[in-house]
Amino acid sequence: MIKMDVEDAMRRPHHEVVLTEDERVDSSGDEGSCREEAAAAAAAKVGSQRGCQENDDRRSSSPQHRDSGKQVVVATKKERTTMEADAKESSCQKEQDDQLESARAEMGEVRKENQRLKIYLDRMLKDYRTLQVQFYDAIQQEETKKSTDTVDDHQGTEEHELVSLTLGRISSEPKRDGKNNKTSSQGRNHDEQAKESLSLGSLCTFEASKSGTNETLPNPSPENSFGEPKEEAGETWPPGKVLKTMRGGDDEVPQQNPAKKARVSVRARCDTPTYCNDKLVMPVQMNDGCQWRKYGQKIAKGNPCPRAYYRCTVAPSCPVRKQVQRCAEDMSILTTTYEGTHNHPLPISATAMASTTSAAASMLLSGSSSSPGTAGFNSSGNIAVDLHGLNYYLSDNSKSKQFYLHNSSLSSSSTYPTITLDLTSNPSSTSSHFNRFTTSSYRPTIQKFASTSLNFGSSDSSNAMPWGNGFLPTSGQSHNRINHLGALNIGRPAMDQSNIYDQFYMPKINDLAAAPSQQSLPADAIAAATKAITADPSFQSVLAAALTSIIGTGTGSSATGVPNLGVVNNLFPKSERGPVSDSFSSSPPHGNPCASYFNKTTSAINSQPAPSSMAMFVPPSLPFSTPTNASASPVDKNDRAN
DNA sequence: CGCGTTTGACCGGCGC
DNA sequence: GCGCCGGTCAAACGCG
Repeated sequence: MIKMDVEDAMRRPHHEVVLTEDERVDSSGDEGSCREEAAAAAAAKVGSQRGCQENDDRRSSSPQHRDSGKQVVVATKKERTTMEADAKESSCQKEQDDQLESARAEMGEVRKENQRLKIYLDRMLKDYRTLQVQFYDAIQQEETKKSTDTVDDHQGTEEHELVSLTLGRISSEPKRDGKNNKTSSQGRNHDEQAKESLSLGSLCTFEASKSGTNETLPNPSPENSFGEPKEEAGETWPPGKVLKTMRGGDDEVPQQNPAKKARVSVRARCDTPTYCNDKLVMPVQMNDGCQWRKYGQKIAKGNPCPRAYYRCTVAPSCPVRKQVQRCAEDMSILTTTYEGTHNHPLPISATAMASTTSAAASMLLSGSSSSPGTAGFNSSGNIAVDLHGLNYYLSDNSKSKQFYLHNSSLSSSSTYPTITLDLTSNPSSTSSHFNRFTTSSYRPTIQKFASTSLNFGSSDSSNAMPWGNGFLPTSGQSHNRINHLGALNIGRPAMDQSNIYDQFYMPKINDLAAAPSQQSLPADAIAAATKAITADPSFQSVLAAALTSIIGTGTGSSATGVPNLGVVNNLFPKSERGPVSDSFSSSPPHGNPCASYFNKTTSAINSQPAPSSMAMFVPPSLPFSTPTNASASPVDKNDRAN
């Protein structure tokens, strides 16, 4: 309103004043009626009430009065009054004019200012782009130079550092890098290829998170705080055909070299499908909060267990795939490999896993780029983080993210850089102290790419589950406190309560609180850990993600940190809760505990009341996964020759 | 009947 | 060039 009034006033000729109805009446009345008094009063009124506004009619009426030969005295008085009013009006008009002028001037100034700012902004953007291009050019040149000069130089710490920088950067020109990598990769050794791929993967990750965030992925879910979505890098999993189809349908991020994508492999124990109250309980690994659809199954070479292929069905265009397979050496170990980046919002229950894998991948990427060949690592840049008891095996070399690696990165023969999160128990990793540097399990003959292993395993097979460790005090106290933990018996329904399924331990908060640092770490270890954590954002991320996955995203946790069963329920879609299948038993059918043998498992967790002393709990987002809607083809039945 | 799984076929990459 | 192998497709099938 005010604005309109002002603008209207500006548009209006200064002499044009709108009168109120009463004023008009008064003015018109002056004409010919000789009501001088009324006219004078009207003039006075207008002058006083409307300030400086002028009334032409009224003005013109005054002369009329003078010309009409009225009494001189009266005329003089009136004339005086009129003149005073006129003077008043003119001064007020001037004021108004000034105000309008000043307002106009101000508006003009503002407009000019806006123009200037726009220009500045444009300039800044231009400069930014220019610098960005120059920066990438420089890096590209540097990388090309090094790759050609030092083909066999694995020890090039500087190079790694450089790559590391590359990894961390946000690229607006991934294509360029990809191109470069592609063209320069020939003739290089595996390490270099790995590094290359890592770089690629990093870029992919960025791109993925970027696209995901901006487009469909709002999922900046917590996990996205790590950047993204789940299984990071290499958002374009499917090479070949799928690639084609995906390209056709969705506006996927431009394909990088499809052969070089990071994968995150999660190893966890999952001995058997379990029962609860006559219902099958989906094995922990079966659930990572996402929805998956099985699209294939194959017998992979060297492993009698079939490998099941799943794709994320949360969003039709989601490129994320995962493979689930039993470990040949130990059928109780289930390996889930994620690849790709979700381009959609994830359920809260899935964010932790996503964060974990994403962070792990990031760690892999950055880790691989850090000084391979230095003491404590292998050239592959393996990373080992034993979250069990927050045991991070850090290298003294703060630059590196190398920690002890207990066993192995198991990615075999993969053409992808793979990071392995080992959630299985591992006797060899029982050490609750730092400073254990071991040679990596890197097996160059097997792996094309560096593999990274994050050992989340517990030192004791009986308390292998990571979430048990997650309730640790953050001060670095150790957590092998199964003895203090409430145990959770999720599976094994009919199984005797005394025989608690070792994978479902959950600490009792009270116990944890009451028994603080029984296995406190050495101060130097803590210092080392702190140092490493603070020095390495990637590690921070992976740690945070891991803890998140362990503790939960908060939604499902009570104030005490005990996950809410409601969340658990959410983890198991209705479709997953079906009747008990004959295919399942407490032991793998026909001795073939492979990939999909627990398909169609059901979740009885929902209905299973938690024991008073033992929380019935499944981590909100277990880092294990198998399709939530995993099909359950008994392996014996499904195994098919390739 | 719809949806998800199963599974034989197919494709492409890689090594010999 | 051939065969192996991993990965995917898609028709058939089964279940609710």
